[in-house]
Amino acid sequence: MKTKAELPDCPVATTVSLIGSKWKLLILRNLLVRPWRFNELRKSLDGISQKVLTDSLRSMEEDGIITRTVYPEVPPRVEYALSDLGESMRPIIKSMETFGIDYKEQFEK
Amino acid sequence: MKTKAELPDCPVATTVSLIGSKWKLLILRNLLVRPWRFNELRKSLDGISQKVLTDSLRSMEEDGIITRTVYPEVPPRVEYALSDLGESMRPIIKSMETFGIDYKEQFEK
DNA sequence: CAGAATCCTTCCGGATACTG
DNA sequence: CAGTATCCGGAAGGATTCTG
Repeated sequence: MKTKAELPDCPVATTVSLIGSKWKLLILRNLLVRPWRFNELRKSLDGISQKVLTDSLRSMEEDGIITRTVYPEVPPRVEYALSDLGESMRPIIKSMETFGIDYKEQFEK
Repeated sequence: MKTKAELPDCPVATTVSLIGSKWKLLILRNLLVRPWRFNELRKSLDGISQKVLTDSLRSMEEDGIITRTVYPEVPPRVEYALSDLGESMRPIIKSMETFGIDYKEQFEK
């Protein structure tokens, strides 16, 4: 869990501390499109375990990047969506996407 | 070590596989300013071990992100610099920097 | 100076079982 | 459906020593 005191001086390091993990970045990539349900995310993230997905979502929620909405239905429905702060991460994912496309073009030919 | 066969379909996932670790992103941040020497990098990256720095630099070199130049002097001098491919990652770090600044503004007040 | 080589520890993430 | 609760192995990373 992040606290103000733990925030590194360098803004790049701060960002890394929030989304410097593989799965968080891929979750973010998904949520930038639309809100997702728990099992929906799990199926789309090939290889992720349920525990890691839960931990990642909780952590991102604590950091104010995503929101978690429980709809009191049976069976329960839980939707994960981006907060305004998470939405402001769009340029990061976009620049990663652009780079990834260029990289594959260069090395797959 | 990355091979073409291991490249994920999603360009974001591809990028994550290259620089999805804390230290690689911070090394990249430094090298975007100018070339750095080994011990210079080590001192600037608070808490990194020599082994992890070596491993990270080797991995980034293999992936074509950075170059390693040995100057045959005594004592030896080794300089790490960005390749063109690494340079093309600048927008990623820039967007992370921008986000980090906004984030700290929001939570430190 | 810029590492290579070891050894050792931590802890992240996977697997499994259970539940409101 | 969307989790919680354990248990566990392996790989990442830290500490130390040695060297061209």
